[in-house]
Amino acid sequence: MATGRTHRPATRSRGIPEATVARLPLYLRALTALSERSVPTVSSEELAAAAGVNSAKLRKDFSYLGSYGTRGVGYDVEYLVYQISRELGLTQDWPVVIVGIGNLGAALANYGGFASRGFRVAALIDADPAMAGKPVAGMPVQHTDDLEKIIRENGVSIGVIATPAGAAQQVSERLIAAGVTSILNFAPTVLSVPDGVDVRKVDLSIELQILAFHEQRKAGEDSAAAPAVGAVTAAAVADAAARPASGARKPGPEGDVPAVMPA
Amino acid sequence: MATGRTHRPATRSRGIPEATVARLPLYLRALTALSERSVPTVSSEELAAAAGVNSAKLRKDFSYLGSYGTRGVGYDVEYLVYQISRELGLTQDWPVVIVGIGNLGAALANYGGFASRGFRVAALIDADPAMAGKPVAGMPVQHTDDLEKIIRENGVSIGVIATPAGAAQQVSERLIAAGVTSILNFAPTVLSVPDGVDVRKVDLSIELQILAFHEQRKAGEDSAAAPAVGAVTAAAVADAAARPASGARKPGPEGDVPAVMPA
DNA sequence: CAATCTTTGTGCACGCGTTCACAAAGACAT
DNA sequence: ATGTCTTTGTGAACGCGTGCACAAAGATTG
Repeated sequence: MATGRTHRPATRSRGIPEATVARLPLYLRALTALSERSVPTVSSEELAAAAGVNSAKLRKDFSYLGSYGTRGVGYDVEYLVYQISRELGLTQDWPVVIVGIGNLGAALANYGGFASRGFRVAALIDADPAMAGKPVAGMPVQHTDDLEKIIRENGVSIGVIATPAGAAQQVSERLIAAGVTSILNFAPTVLSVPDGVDVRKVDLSIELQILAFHEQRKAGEDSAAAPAVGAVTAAAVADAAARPASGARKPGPEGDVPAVMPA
Repeated sequence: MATGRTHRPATRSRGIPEATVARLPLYLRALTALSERSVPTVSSEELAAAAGVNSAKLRKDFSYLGSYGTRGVGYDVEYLVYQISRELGLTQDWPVVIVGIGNLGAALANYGGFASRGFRVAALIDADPAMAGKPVAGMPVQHTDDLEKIIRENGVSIGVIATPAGAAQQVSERLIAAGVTSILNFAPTVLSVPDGVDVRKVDLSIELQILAFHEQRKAGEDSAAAPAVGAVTAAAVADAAARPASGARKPGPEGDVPAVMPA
């Protein structure tokens, strides 16, 4: 997947491991699909396949919630949907504000997935006075000046930051000061927040770079072994040439450590 | 953070742990910022603070790349920027296609972070004939019919899927058949792909649900201890009431297992 | 050149997460 | 009722990632 984990070790919430919590939404989605098809029960094997995980892992995950299955049969779909929803806190309504209504912010505002599960976009906020009042996703954009008022009046505890990197830290501070305790950050910056505030980061650039790393590795192996199939990019050969104009490369180690791979 | 990991165990690429790879882009960003301020060297302590990680972890991460530091001094910024860039495969050019030019796809096309580090948007592809030819981010949208041709002619190995959930699996299959081996998936679906293909997932809905879980936990603790500060949402009290109309709750366990927390 | 000081690189221990493999539990057939 | 068959729930082993703490390395000063 592609969401960066910028998570404090987190106090192992009532014994439910963080890794399990991260998978619950996945199970919930698969279960909802089954529910819509009126499937009454599923085995751990089937559900695991639908969610793309190991069945043993799934069973262990569910065991943290309690014993909701029936041996020899499987899990009751409707019941499990409810239990997971409750565990995740989706039986209540979560008002959310989106700060930074640029391309991304607007896309998020229009995203259907928000409204689907207990989340409600309570307000769109932007620092640009020209944006104020302009409707985005059928909702008027409000100015940053009113941020605190909006947060308080709507009882917002989850904020989404889609501003440029430079503004993110300051926005987060204002959100937190106004009462927000969970932040989903799309800006490419490390936010520093006080204890008790959860931050999750989504960083497109980082995800691509991780893919590039594996891609390079694959290309390297290919060129070393069989000639690559289909479309292959330049490969790691011309890397010394591609070296950035680093001018004088400081005192540091001078030999080009080839430790890596003969290439 | 907010990027879901949908990663195969991955063959522990030449001994560089996956967790380390995921942090390298973070270090690179911090180093680039230092480089722009013409800072010649940094200590692991300073850099770790900038990247939001533990300094021991950072040193261990760098040790996988080689010994690029100087004891008593720190790391040479320019040199390290180059080494990490090379390790991540950013010294070469990565053409990328974005499939699905809706709100999100368009936002991604406009996102500056793409072009910044070796990534180049080679084409925008959409299934809607009405979109064809329409310029988005200064580039004409092309029709899905030409997907294979585009991939091959541009030597694309990384694809970004921003389609509705229903189309994602099929799009991924076409991308892969045409030669793509890395996919960044924004659609809320589990993609099943053959071995050798890397998939990373970005799922807004999941990230929000994880935040909601922690938020609920915090609210529960607050209401049990001190009255919550500032804006607090309804809390877990009215959850039996909020129960979905599950009709007949099947055979399963009937008692409302209160195992959770008295509330 | 010796002493001191700073900072890296890493051995080691610990804890979390994953997976295997199986006993226990229940459904179902006879 | 008894036996068989399916599937859950979990004990135990393993491996990865993290963080501590320190020795080694080099800079710097006198």
